[in-house]
Amino acid sequence: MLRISKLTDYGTLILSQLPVTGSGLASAGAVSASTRLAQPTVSKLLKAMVRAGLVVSTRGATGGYALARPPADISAAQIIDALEGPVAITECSSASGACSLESTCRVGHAWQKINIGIRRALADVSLAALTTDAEPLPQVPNLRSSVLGPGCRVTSPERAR
Amino acid sequence: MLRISKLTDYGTLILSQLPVTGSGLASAGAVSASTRLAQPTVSKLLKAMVRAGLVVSTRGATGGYALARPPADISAAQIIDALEGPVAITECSSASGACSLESTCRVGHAWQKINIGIRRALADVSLAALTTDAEPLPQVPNLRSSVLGPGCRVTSPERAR
DNA sequence: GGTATAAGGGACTATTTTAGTACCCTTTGG
DNA sequence: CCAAAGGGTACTAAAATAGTCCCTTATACC
Repeated sequence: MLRISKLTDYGTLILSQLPVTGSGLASAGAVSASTRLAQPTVSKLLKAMVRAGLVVSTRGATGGYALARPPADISAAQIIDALEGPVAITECSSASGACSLESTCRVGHAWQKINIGIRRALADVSLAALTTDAEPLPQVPNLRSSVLGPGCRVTSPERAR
Repeated sequence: MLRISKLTDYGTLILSQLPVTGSGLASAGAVSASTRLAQPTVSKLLKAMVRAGLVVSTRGATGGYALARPPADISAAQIIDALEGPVAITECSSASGACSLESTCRVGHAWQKINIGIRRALADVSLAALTTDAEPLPQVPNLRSSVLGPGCRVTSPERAR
């Protein structure tokens, strides 16, 4: 229903737990602990975000991950691009010319306008804005599904290893 | 990758083929023929859009479908709502209070801002805008996949029955 | 140097969602 | 009363997502 995948949601959560370059490193295991996501999943996502340039990594015994730049300089669009590939609201909207011959494509064509609008909206929201809640919620960590209301499926379930 | 489903794309195509109320009816079979979508699929989508109030139907031997109102008064958001349920960019963004207790939800919360922006963008685009191409493409119907370039998967394939 | 720890990369499996089909019922014009 | 058309539901198949595992490479510390 026009939603981002769970992995992208997890990715944002992970990013929110990372230090910025220079101020230390967090290992995949540490991130896994603080997010309560399974470590293989955390590793997978961190790898992808390193490849996309959002995160920097250091290998070896005391290695780990850090944000490549401050949260204000990372946009929602970049996160989605890193984890889901480029936004394209219809299958055709990433391609260009060849479809002009296909009559039914006249419709798909128009979705591109919407696509551009959505991309702009996503580019305007930074990681900092995503993680800083206007209304700071009462912090009651370590409660789980028992307290979640119906219709509110947990955004980061999967089992805490 | 943050895209609408194929069915929604088909739905838009189908809507573009329907007469407005008062100016006649089109049967599911006729729409199937003009869109080259399989009839069961067309029927399924039309039923859903009737339920959502976008389309009106007449039963019986000479029955059929028509748009409930002019294309300018049908928005992209309404089409998506009818065929995919309400837009909710994360699983939690359709729920409200209960998640406040879940610490990890702090992030998901923020996607709602994006969600609102996207919804607004979708509400601002009408079916008329979606189907009227600014640059009228050379109309060469009945050509199929042979002429489509790579990377441009047809938006309404499925077989012509 | 050897070993423990941590990231890198790829392949594989399972699950969930989406797409497509089929069946049977109700309505209605000729 | 029968043929054509919509209404509803349930089922099947295919594809995309999510999650796991295994092995390789790099680095710190003993």
